[in-house]
Amino acid sequence: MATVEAILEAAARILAEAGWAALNTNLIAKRAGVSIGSVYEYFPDKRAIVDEILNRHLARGEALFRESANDLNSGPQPVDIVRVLVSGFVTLHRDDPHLHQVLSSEVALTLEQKMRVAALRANTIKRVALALADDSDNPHITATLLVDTADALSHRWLVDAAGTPASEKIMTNELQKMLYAYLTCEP
Amino acid sequence: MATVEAILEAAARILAEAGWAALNTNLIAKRAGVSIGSVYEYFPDKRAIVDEILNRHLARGEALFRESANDLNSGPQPVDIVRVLVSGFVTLHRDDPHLHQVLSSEVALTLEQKMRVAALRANTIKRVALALADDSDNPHITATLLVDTADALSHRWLVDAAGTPASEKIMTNELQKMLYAYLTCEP
DNA sequence: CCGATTGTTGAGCAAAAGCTCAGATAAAGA
DNA sequence: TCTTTATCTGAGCTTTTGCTCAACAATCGG
Repeated sequence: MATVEAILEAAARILAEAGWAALNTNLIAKRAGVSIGSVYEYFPDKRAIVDEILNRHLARGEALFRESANDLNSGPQPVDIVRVLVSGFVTLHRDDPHLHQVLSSEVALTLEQKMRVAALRANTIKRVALALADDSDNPHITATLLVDTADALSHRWLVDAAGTPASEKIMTNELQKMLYAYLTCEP
Repeated sequence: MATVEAILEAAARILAEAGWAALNTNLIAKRAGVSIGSVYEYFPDKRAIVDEILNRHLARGEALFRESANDLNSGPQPVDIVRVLVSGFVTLHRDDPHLHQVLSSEVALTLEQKMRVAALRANTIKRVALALADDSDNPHITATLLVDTADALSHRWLVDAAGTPASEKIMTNELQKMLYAYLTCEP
């Protein structure tokens, strides 16, 4: 339904531009070009609108995970693992960074949403650990470090520090160097 | 003044236990054991209470930076740099993780507060880059990666994933191994 | 003991924001 | 065209909550 999409789009834009504190249902209706009554025709309450935005974000992450998992099928080398991981998280965080920033720093997740994020992280780690089985004597710990680092740093450079786009390429390249060194170098 | 401390403590506990959405001035007054009037005797508005909590957090970070900076004075080896960095961020994130979690994921910072965080990060990177001058051909980029990684990962394991304390030692040790490998290994 | 200053109280005001509902409008079918 | 069903409208109700202020202690110098 076009009305539903307009409402979600308006809410997402308000969040991205002005933050959670500025999000109210009357403003959402005005920006969406519908009346407040229509908003409550399709969403039971204000939180449900934000939940739908969050759910779509999570769904994109889950879809990207499934795609990237295929790239790790045919006995990948460390350099492949690192490349797939970093490019995956970079892709994820490049999509609407302002909205992503507000969602992750101002909006409190429900328990269910937290569990969904945790499950996605656990699956990613498990998949990477499997690919690492031959290269590490403790694949799960190694994979945890790789995944959390790729996630956190791509988040920091693409989402938090949205004002320095010039360094994106340099930093992601350096990130790959670090992860590769961790995987291949013996002390 | 004891009243001010009681108000700040009450507000911090509400934030840590129930989150930003549950924080209202009447509840703060009740938990602090004072009347709502006294709250407004010492703070101009609700936001000022949260600001004071945030300012104290930032001040602790800045103090820790000054202390740790001394440990990097006498021509430190890579292993020392990594140890000082990781233990510093771990110390910072171990202090009241629940409160820290809410502050970083639910409370929107003012522009001034964002700038203060950015300045602290920039100073830390600059200090580490100085210590790295002999070990890297691009100290600033290398330092950025070290600092952001140590910060983000200690945050993730001590603050976000507060439910898995058993792995703290293992993961911080592994983090040090990764940063050390990045600093010392040639591809 | 007295006045003055400082600190405390909590009922209640005012603004903000989530949400409702009776009626208007449009679409579909007979 | 008429009826019915589905959708939309927005004034305003209700609740929440940040905040005020007139009255009330408590402390203290003289």
